[in-house]
Amino acid sequence: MAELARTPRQIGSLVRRARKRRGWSQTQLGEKAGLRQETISLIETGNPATRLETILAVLAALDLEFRLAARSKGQPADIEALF
Amino acid sequence: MAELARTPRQIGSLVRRARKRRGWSQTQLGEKAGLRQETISLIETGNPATRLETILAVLAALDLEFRLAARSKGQPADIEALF
DNA sequence: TACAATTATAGGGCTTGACGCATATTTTCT
DNA sequence: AGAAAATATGCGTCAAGCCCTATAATTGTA
Repeated sequence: MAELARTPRQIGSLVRRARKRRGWSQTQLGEKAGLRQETISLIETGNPATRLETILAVLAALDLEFRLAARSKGQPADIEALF
Repeated sequence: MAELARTPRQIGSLVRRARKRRGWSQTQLGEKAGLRQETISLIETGNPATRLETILAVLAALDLEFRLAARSKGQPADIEALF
Protein backbone atom coordinates (compact mmCIF):
# COMPACT_ATOMS: atom_id res chain seq x y z
CA MET A 1 0.00 0.00 0.00
CA ALA A 2 3.08 2.16 0.18
CA GLU A 3 6.01 1.95 -2.13
CA LEU A 4 9.61 2.47 -1.14
CA ALA A 5 11.16 5.64 -2.57
CA ARG A 6 14.78 6.01 -1.55
CA THR A 7 16.40 7.34 -4.69
CA PRO A 8 15.50 9.83 -7.42
CA ARG A 9 15.40 6.97 -9.88
CA GLN A 10 13.01 4.94 -7.78
CA ILE A 11 10.80 7.96 -7.38
CA GLY A 12 10.98 8.68 -11.08
CA SER A 13 9.94 5.22 -12.16
CA LEU A 14 7.11 5.17 -9.65
CA VAL A 15 5.86 8.47 -11.00
CA ARG A 16 6.01 7.08 -14.51
CA ARG A 17 4.10 3.96 -13.57
CA ALA A 18 1.45 5.95 -11.76
CA ARG A 19 1.08 8.34 -14.68
CA LYS A 20 0.74 5.55 -17.24
CA ARG A 21 -1.70 3.69 -15.11
CA ARG A 22 -3.87 6.79 -15.31
CA GLY A 23 -3.41 6.90 -19.07
CA TRP A 24 -1.83 10.36 -19.03
CA SER A 25 0.94 11.75 -21.19
CA GLN A 26 3.81 13.71 -19.67
CA THR A 27 2.22 16.82 -21.10
CA GLN A 28 -1.07 16.10 -19.38
CA LEU A 29 0.57 15.41 -16.07
CA GLY A 30 2.59 18.58 -16.51
CA GLU A 31 -0.57 20.61 -17.00
CA LYS A 32 -2.14 19.23 -13.87
CA ALA A 33 0.99 19.87 -11.86
CA GLY A 34 1.77 23.26 -13.36
CA LEU A 35 4.97 22.03 -14.95
CA ARG A 36 6.33 21.51 -18.44
CA GLN A 37 6.56 18.20 -20.24
CA GLU A 38 10.33 18.43 -20.24
CA THR A 39 10.34 18.74 -16.48
CA ILE A 40 8.22 15.63 -16.09
CA SER A 41 10.60 13.82 -18.38
CA LEU A 42 13.56 14.76 -16.23
CA ILE A 43 11.84 13.66 -13.06
CA GLU A 44 10.85 10.30 -14.50
CA THR A 45 14.39 9.63 -15.64
CA GLY A 46 15.65 10.19 -12.12
CA ASN A 47 17.08 13.69 -12.07
CA PRO A 48 18.59 13.91 -8.57
CA ALA A 49 18.52 17.70 -8.39
CA THR A 50 14.81 18.15 -8.89
CA ARG A 51 13.35 20.64 -6.47
CA LEU A 52 11.39 19.27 -3.57
CA GLU A 53 8.39 21.47 -4.33
CA THR A 54 8.43 20.19 -7.88
CA ILE A 55 8.10 16.51 -7.08
CA LEU A 56 5.54 17.31 -4.43
CA ALA A 57 3.48 19.08 -7.08
CA VAL A 58 3.75 16.03 -9.33
CA LEU A 59 2.70 13.68 -6.55
CA ALA A 60 -0.28 15.87 -5.71
CA ALA A 61 -1.35 15.87 -9.35
CA LEU A 62 -1.24 12.09 -9.25
CA ASP A 63 -3.10 12.04 -5.96
CA LEU A 64 -0.11 10.49 -4.29
CA GLU A 65 1.89 11.54 -1.26
CA PHE A 66 5.12 10.87 0.54
CA ARG A 67 5.15 9.26 3.93
CA LEU A 68 8.13 9.37 6.17
CA ALA A 69 8.98 6.14 7.92
CA ALA A 70 11.82 4.22 9.48
CA ARG A 71 13.93 2.36 6.98
CA SER A 72 12.68 -1.15 6.74
CA LYS A 73 14.64 -4.15 5.63
CA GLY A 74 11.43 -6.06 5.33
CA GLN A 75 9.07 -6.31 2.41
CA PRO A 76 9.03 -3.24 0.15
CA ALA A 77 5.24 -3.21 0.38
CA ASP A 78 2.91 -4.13 -2.41
CA ILE A 79 3.03 -2.57 -5.81
CA GLU A 80 -0.23 -3.63 -7.40
CA ALA A 81 -2.69 -1.35 -5.72
CA LEU A 82 -1.57 2.09 -6.77
CA PHE A 83 0.68 2.04 -9.80
CA MET B 1 4.33 4.03 11.69
CA ALA B 2 4.52 6.37 8.74
CA GLU B 3 4.15 10.09 8.89
CA LEU B 4 2.46 12.20 6.28
CA ALA B 5 4.87 14.46 4.37
CA ARG B 6 3.07 16.59 1.80
CA THR B 7 4.83 19.91 2.11
CA PRO B 8 8.41 21.11 2.57
CA ARG B 9 7.43 22.49 5.96
CA GLN B 10 5.96 19.20 7.12
CA ILE B 11 9.06 17.42 5.96
CA GLY B 12 11.27 19.97 7.65
CA SER B 13 9.59 19.71 11.01
CA LEU B 14 9.64 15.93 10.85
CA VAL B 15 13.35 16.01 10.12
CA ARG B 16 13.88 18.31 13.06
CA ARG B 17 11.91 16.10 15.40
CA ALA B 18 13.75 13.01 14.26
CA ARG B 19 17.10 14.73 14.66
CA LYS B 20 16.34 15.99 18.15
CA ARG B 21 14.99 12.66 19.21
CA ARG B 22 18.41 11.29 18.35
CA GLY B 23 20.07 14.08 20.31
CA TRP B 24 22.00 15.40 17.33
CA SER B 25 22.84 18.97 16.44
CA GLN B 26 22.34 20.26 12.91
CA THR B 27 26.10 20.12 12.49
CA GLN B 28 26.20 16.46 13.47
CA LEU B 29 23.38 15.56 11.15
CA GLY B 30 25.10 17.51 8.41
CA GLU B 31 28.29 15.53 8.90
CA LYS B 32 26.45 12.25 8.65
CA ALA B 33 24.60 13.38 5.54
CA GLY B 34 27.54 15.07 3.88
CA LEU B 35 25.96 18.49 4.13
CA ARG B 36 26.58 21.75 5.92
CA GLN B 37 24.82 22.91 9.06
CA GLU B 38 23.28 25.82 7.12
CA THR B 39 21.74 23.41 4.68
CA ILE B 40 20.13 21.40 7.45
CA SER B 41 18.79 24.63 8.89
CA LEU B 42 17.16 25.56 5.60
CA ILE B 43 15.60 22.14 5.21
CA GLU B 44 14.18 22.15 8.71
CA THR B 45 12.62 25.56 8.18
CA GLY B 46 10.83 24.27 5.12
CA ASN B 47 12.81 25.51 2.15
CA PRO B 48 10.67 24.39 -0.82
CA ALA B 49 13.50 24.43 -3.33
CA THR B 50 15.73 21.94 -1.60
CA ARG B 51 17.15 19.40 -3.98
CA LEU B 52 15.64 15.96 -3.94
CA GLU B 53 19.02 14.29 -3.49
CA THR B 54 19.68 16.54 -0.54
CA ILE B 55 16.64 15.60 1.50
CA LEU B 56 17.15 11.95 0.59
CA ALA B 57 20.65 12.18 2.01
CA VAL B 58 19.27 13.67 5.20
CA LEU B 59 16.65 10.97 5.53
CA ALA B 60 19.24 8.26 5.01
CA ALA B 61 21.43 9.78 7.72
CA LEU B 62 18.44 9.63 10.05
CA ASP B 63 17.70 6.09 8.97
CA LEU B 64 14.40 7.22 7.54
CA GLU B 65 12.89 6.85 4.11
CA PHE B 66 10.09 8.12 1.94
CA ARG B 67 7.26 5.86 0.92
CA LEU B 68 4.96 6.70 -1.90
CA ALA B 69 1.30 6.07 -1.29
CA ALA B 70 -2.16 7.14 -2.32
CA ARG B 71 -3.34 10.26 -0.60
CA SER B 72 -5.35 9.29 2.41
CA LYS B 73 -8.02 11.39 4.02
CA GLY B 74 -7.91 9.07 6.98
CA GLN B 75 -5.69 9.18 10.00
CA PRO B 76 -2.27 10.76 9.48
CA ALA B 77 -0.67 7.71 11.07
CA ASP B 78 1.03 7.66 14.42
CA ILE B 79 3.75 9.99 15.44
CA GLU B 80 5.16 8.47 18.59
CA ALA B 81 7.17 5.62 17.27
CA LEU B 82 9.80 7.29 15.14
CA PHE B 83 10.21 10.95 15.89
C1' DT C 1 23.49 36.82 34.41
C1' DA C 2 27.34 35.44 31.73
C1' DC C 3 29.11 31.64 28.94
C1' DA C 4 28.77 27.93 25.70
C1' DA C 5 26.45 25.66 22.24
C1' DT C 6 23.20 25.71 18.68
C1' DT C 7 20.85 27.70 14.95
C1' DA C 8 19.88 31.37 11.52
C1' DT C 9 21.86 34.81 8.03
C1' DA C 10 24.95 36.82 4.68
C1' DG C 11 28.08 37.33 0.47
C1' DG C 12 30.94 35.34 -3.29
C1' DG C 13 31.26 31.40 -6.54
C1' DC C 14 30.01 27.54 -9.26
C1' DT C 15 26.32 24.63 -10.77
C1' DT C 16 21.86 23.57 -12.16
C1' DG C 17 16.57 23.69 -12.12
C1' DA C 18 12.64 25.11 -14.66
C1' DC C 19 11.01 28.17 -18.01
C1' DG C 20 10.18 29.23 -23.09
C1' DC C 21 10.89 27.65 -27.55
C1' DA C 22 12.54 24.51 -30.99
C1' DT C 23 13.84 20.06 -32.49
C1' DA C 24 15.47 15.44 -32.55
C1' DT C 25 14.42 10.73 -31.26
C1' DT C 26 11.52 7.10 -29.95
C1' DT C 27 7.21 4.89 -29.51
C1' DT C 28 2.58 3.91 -30.91
C1' DC C 29 -1.04 3.10 -33.98
C1' DT C 30 -3.38 2.73 -38.51
C1' DA D 1 5.80 1.55 -44.00
C1' DG D 2 4.06 6.07 -42.90
C1' DA D 3 1.95 9.36 -39.99
C1' DA D 4 1.01 10.96 -35.47
C1' DA D 5 1.85 11.17 -30.79
C1' DA D 6 4.88 11.02 -27.07
C1' DT D 7 9.26 11.63 -25.03
C1' DA D 8 14.11 13.17 -24.80
C1' DT D 9 17.55 17.02 -25.92
C1' DG D 10 19.46 21.52 -26.72
C1' DC D 11 20.10 26.62 -25.87
C1' DG D 12 19.55 31.10 -23.53
C1' DT D 13 17.74 33.28 -19.27
C1' DC D 14 16.72 34.01 -14.53
C1' DA D 15 16.51 32.22 -9.90
C1' DA D 16 18.37 29.53 -6.38
C1' DG D 17 20.98 25.49 -4.12
C1' DC D 18 24.85 24.29 -1.73
C1' DC D 19 29.57 25.13 -0.92
C1' DC D 20 32.89 28.02 1.97
C1' DT D 21 33.89 31.48 5.41
C1' DA D 22 32.00 34.45 8.93
C1' DT D 23 28.96 36.27 11.87
C1' DA D 24 24.56 37.39 14.15
C1' DA D 25 20.83 35.69 16.86
C1' DT D 26 18.81 32.28 19.75
C1' DT D 27 18.66 28.75 23.18
C1' DG D 28 20.19 26.28 27.02
C1' DT D 29 22.61 26.04 31.18
C1' DA D 30 26.04 26.72 34.96
